[in-house]
Amino acid sequence: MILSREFYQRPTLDVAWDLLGKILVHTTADGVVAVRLNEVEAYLGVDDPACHTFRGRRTARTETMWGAAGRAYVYLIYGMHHCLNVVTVGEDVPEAVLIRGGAPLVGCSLVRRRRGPKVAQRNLADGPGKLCRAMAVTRAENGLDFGDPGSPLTIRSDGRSFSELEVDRLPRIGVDYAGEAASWPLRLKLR
DNA sequence: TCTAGGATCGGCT
DNA sequence: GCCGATCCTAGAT
Repeated sequence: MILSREFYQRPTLDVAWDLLGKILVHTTADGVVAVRLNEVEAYLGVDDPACHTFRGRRTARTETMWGAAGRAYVYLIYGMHHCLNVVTVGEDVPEAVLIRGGAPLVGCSLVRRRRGPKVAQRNLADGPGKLCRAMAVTRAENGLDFGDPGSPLTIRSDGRSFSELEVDRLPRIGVDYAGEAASWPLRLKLR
């Protein structure tokens, strides 16, 4: 079943935890791709030096983060890769969960076409940029509503759940500029 | 306007 | 392990 808007209207770390094992689905003109999420990172808003909205930064880029929970926040990084986030909590609380990786379940041939023939199976969507490429997520998808059952971009549950024993809590990647916050264990990874 | 640098990836050593 | 690609964003001037 599709996760409702209310799912996202909760503390960011709770949402991040519960996103593990869920299924991200993107429907485009080329077809449907679904991946099971196995790695996410929490970004905790105005008090988190690693977050785009640290100290209340509000710009054209980060506007989606300031809006309703359950929207897709997509941005371009290093001039060539996209990163997909899920906005959490609610209006004026600019927090989000970065989707770092997943394993393709549906549309594997389409994923292979998008990612290239030489890429190993396990590397098809095991990074934020790779996942966006595999699922054809770009800034065109910024602001899409995960909570709308009619949305091309949804997250679903197939009833599976995971215990704490199967989840590693790790430091976030690529945020060394954030000082002490770089070591906060906000990266969650399914074993 | 100008400029430094980035929530990454893939190829090369 | 190192490094270049590539361009947008944010902050400074």
